[in-house]
Amino acid sequence: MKTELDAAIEAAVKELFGVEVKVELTRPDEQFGDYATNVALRLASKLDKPPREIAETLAQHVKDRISHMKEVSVAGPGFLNITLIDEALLKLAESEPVQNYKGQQILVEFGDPNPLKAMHLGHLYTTVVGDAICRLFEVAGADVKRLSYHGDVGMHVAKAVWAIGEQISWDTDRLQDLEADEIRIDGQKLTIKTVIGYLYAKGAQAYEEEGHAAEQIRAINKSIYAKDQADVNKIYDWGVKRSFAYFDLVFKELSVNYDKRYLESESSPIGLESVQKHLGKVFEKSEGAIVYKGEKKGLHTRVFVNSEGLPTYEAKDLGLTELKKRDFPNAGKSIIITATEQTEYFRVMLAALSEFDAELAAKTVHMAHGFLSLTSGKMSSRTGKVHQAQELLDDTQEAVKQAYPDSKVQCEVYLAAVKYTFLKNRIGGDIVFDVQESVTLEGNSGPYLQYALARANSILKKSQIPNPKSQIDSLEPDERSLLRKLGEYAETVEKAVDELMPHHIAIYLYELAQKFNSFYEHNRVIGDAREEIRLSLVQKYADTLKNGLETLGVPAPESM
RNA sequence: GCGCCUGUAGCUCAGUGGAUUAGAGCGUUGGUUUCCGGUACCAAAGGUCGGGGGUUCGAGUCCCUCCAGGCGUACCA
Repeated sequence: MKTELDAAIEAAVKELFGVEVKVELTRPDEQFGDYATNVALRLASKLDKPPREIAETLAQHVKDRISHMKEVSVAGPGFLNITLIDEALLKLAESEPVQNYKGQQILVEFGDPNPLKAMHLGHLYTTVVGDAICRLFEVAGADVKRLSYHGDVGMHVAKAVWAIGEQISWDTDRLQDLEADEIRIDGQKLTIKTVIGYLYAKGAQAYEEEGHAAEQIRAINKSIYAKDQADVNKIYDWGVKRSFAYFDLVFKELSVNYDKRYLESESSPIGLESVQKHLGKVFEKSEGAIVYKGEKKGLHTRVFVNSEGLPTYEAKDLGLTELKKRDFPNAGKSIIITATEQTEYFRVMLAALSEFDAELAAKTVHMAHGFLSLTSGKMSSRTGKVHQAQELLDDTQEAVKQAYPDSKVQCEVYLAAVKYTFLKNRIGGDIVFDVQESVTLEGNSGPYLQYALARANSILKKSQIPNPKSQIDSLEPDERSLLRKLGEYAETVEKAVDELMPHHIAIYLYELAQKFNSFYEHNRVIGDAREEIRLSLVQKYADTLKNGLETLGVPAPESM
């Protein structure tokens, strides 16, 4: 409906002044009205008339011709402030977001933890953000395919295999020891969720110290490719299997459902072939390696195939774009979500791709997000360097148990705490996670929203009126204010989809919940003379909040 | 050195080229309970929007420059 109003004002401008102008209504402070536009100011120089005069003319015209308008006033240098009739607010509150991606298939790659390595904070963040982006596309009508990509070969794998081997004295029957509920290594209490990450870190440290261990690790790396050592094969297979089993557990808990998983061992040969095929035209030899000279496009040179003839990450990623194209030839858009550190890298990779498959390169978009850190700043006790994802999840879960000891939905609450904290920030900047703040009901948190929903549900359950009808004649100020906020939902979702920024929805939901809590505090619903109308508002509010939380992937339980 | 990103209240963050007063939350100070879940609500204090120029009738927002921090910058992923 908002777009109809935009168009109506555009038409009015054209009729009055004979000028084509794009009008986008904005949401001003509530005291000024429901919508505002600065179109008169933008027209002033074009028409060579004072902006206030244009505004006055337009205001009168618009008020008379366009329905839904209760009041159109001119303010300041020439703003048009529009107050809608209550029926129009109701219509807005009932409107659905426009589906700009209807029928389009969209690929989104995100998450990407590597087997035989820890799943760390960054993986957790990128997984939640990536899933939220997917949900935005889905709300906009797209057929979304969630993809992940994992490094299943390479030195990191060898380091972990070495450390696991040492831990079990290369007796592969003892691998089952590492599947116990509680595993004690070096005085650390570990679980199947954290043991591989811990051992990887041990292997990585041993490798850095050079010496005998490093030699062995290099030998293991070769064996993994050659598959010529039974014990290495066994540990590798076990490690990959256990890693994915753990990742799947986390993804399931986060309600993230991937459609397809790609492995580096698959993309590697395809990428290599692709680079060799375009050698001389796109890529060139330099110092024994095959590189792409990004300087011709204002970028920098990157190695695609190293001097040993092995594909680097660049070539593998090139191979991955090809794999995705084979699997999903009709995809209209392919998005890759990673941390910002890879921004320049992707520019070069896509620049190279554009030279031999411009169409695919044009469809492929890299999206970068910032880094996630913890307020405590403490070093991880388990890896010594980076925090494993599981630590944040465990800590938050523990905090929820303490804060809500009697809740029957502790799992939903802790997931809301984690996800909402991630999603309320604009994607791109670094974010700081504070466990206590994420869990609290005092402030802008996931649990606050869940509580605000639970209170509304509680009212709805207690009322004797089964299907409250919305009679919107003569709303009281608090009622109107709530309805006005509800009417912003559809356009907020549209904006979030348009910019691929879920935080717009997160912030809106918080404002909505505040509006409701304030309404709740000052207005009785059950037993009041206005019960039916108020109940209908509460119902709309609960529906909107629930829908919004689900759009973000945040659980929305009935009660807490 | 070069490239990209970031810099808004003590802290964590929103902010669409315009309207007296740049907004939230936490923290601080002070209030509210014959009530549908008070884990809530109401209010106050707290800002030269990193500095300096410029464009404009108007800049947190656009341009230039400087400062500070982060990331990247050829064989890691």
